Amino acid sequence: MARKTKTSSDRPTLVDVAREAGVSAITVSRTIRSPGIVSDKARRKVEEAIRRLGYTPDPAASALASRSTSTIGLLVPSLTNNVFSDVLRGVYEGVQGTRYFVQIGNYRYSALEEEGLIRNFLSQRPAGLIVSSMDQTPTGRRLLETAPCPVVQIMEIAEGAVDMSVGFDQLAAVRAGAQHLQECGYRRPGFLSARMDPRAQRRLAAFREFAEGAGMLDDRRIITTPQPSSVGMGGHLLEQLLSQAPDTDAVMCNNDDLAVGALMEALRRHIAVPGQLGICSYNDIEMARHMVPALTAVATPRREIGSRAIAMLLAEIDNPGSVTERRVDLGFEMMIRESTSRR
Amino acid sequence: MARKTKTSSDRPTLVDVAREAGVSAITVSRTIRSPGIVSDKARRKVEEAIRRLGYTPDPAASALASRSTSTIGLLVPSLTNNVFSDVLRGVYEGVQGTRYFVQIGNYRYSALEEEGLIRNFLSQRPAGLIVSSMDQTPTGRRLLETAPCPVVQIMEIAEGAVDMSVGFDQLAAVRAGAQHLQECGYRRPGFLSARMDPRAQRRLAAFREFAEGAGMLDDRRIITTPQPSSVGMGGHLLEQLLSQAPDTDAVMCNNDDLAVGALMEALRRHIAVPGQLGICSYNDIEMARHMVPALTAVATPRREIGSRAIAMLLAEIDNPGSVTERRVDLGFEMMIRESTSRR
DNA sequence: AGACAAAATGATTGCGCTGTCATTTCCTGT
DNA sequence: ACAGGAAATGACAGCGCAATCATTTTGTCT
Repeated sequence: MARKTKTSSDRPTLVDVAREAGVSAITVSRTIRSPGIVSDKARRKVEEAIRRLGYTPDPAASALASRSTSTIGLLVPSLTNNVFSDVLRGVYEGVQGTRYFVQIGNYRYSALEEEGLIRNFLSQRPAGLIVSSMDQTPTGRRLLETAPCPVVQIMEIAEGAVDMSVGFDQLAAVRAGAQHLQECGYRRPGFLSARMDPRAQRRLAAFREFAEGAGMLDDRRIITTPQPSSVGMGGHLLEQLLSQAPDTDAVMCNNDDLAVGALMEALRRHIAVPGQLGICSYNDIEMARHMVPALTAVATPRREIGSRAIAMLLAEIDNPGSVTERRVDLGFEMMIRESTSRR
Repeated sequence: MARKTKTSSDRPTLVDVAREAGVSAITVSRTIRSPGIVSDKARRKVEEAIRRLGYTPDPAASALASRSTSTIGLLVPSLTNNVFSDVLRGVYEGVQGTRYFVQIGNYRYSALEEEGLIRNFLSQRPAGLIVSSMDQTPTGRRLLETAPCPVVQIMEIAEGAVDMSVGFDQLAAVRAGAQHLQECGYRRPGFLSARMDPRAQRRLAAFREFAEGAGMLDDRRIITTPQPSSVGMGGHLLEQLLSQAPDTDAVMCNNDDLAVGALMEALRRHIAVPGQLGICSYNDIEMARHMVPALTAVATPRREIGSRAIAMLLAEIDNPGSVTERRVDLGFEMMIRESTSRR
């Protein structure tokens, strides 16, 4: 025996709206989901009834019946990292006004946690998934490959993406920075990096390779730490670099926080930038170009990655197979400023 | 006539697990939700069956049947603002390992958009809601008041919170900063602020009031812009301030981006900080204390606000009415550093 | 050992919506 | 005016789980 009494606190359902409008429930459902296939007359009646009753659809019921939700999962390795807050912004701009909404999962640079989050997201039957790396666990990767929804991998362009991908060549970007230092006449460049996730490792490898090829490699000048990146850490790392290799004449920093920190440390030590020490940053968040001296940086298209990823995802959700360019290279740009111009 | 054939691609359901374990469906449900009330024997059988089948509960079905979800809605006015990324971090730390997950809504400093998001979140039957302001539209406020779930308002301590609140006295914090400038001997302080949302307005009002009381008020020194805050904007605002009132001897900045920008602009113009110009920042994100000179700042407990808010919310969800301290003042702290020490 | 309470388990029903397919209504051209 | 087809609408069942309440099992006390 169930409660028959529909208390007034219960919110109205589709059926209530249907009764009010004098149509069937399914017509109400269609008016909401695909107004195009409902006659103008019926549509007006239904819309009026919805307004009168203050009806809002129940997403849970819809998800259960249709076996899919309006959720788009976004997996990021960090929430504090400025890189991802820019990506996030691009993504949010892209879902504005659509019926989808974004749910963020933070796997804190742990592939295992990422795997758990993938599993968790998939159990919710998401409309699509955006993941921020190519470095899943084997299981995580398999989950993505067999996911019943479109998947976009972002940040990098590399072989073997699961399906769609948007990013740029991170290794070429680092090389461009290093080459710029060389072209500016620096001959003893160092490399500063925190939080050695796989991507940071690869960038370091790219730097070493370039430096080696240019005859500028010196392992004493490669300073890394597993700890998170921060402005303070940039100062520490430069300090360590200069104590190990005082004749270092430039640094390539693995992100802007480190570069700003290094610049401040140089200021503190009265080391002239760019005269005695060149600094090249990576990512180019807004702050970088307002430093004194303004920081030269490899600018990465973070926000564009976010907005492009969501655009591809939405297109593919609406119309599976319609996205022809499934691998998008957004490139990068060298922003040459004062911190490396010593001529 | 419905599909009777259960294709192998269908994921297993509660009933499948029950059959496999030789118990009833509801026992499986209980094993998952409240293992305490199930016998050890049954629990083991069920857990084993779940593992064998690789069962994952369907959140949509659960939400529909139980009329509530595991979603916690978090409304923030901005995603790029460092303030909220710290709050976010606190919140995410707090939900780690619980069965809840956070969904973010960005209302971009628009109370109207906020209202829409409140409505949207509520339609999902969330387990709880965290909102970042006290400045809802009347309708938005009513929605929160009648929400069928706990609500925490964060960032401010003020009369008339809807229910629970966590924050600090933003006005006292600004006054403390202004007073500090006065105590350092500055007599012609200015005020820099971007993105004039209601909270920024109130802080400006608090500054004016204090300055007036101290006989230091000069409206030429109050520089604001409706545009978003950024490091670059800090530079512009200082430029404008100095052209309007060249004898200004200190600035109170409404956040760290502006303060860093102002500092850089001062450097560029060879204005000695703190000698010729004192700078006091607001919020104190990590970068502030690593500037040269290190920035004096009013430190706000952003991350603590996030973790405390989620803790209160979870406690209230588990056990309605159990949170006795429904209004928490986390205070603030003056971080006195080089940018104001001119003695 | 028997009585009783407490703990554990189960059968049934419905949450609110959408997929499927059948039926009705509308429109077009001759 | 009427056939034929397209467009619009509706009836019905079921998505997977949890609330309810009834029933069975277990434990405890005298």
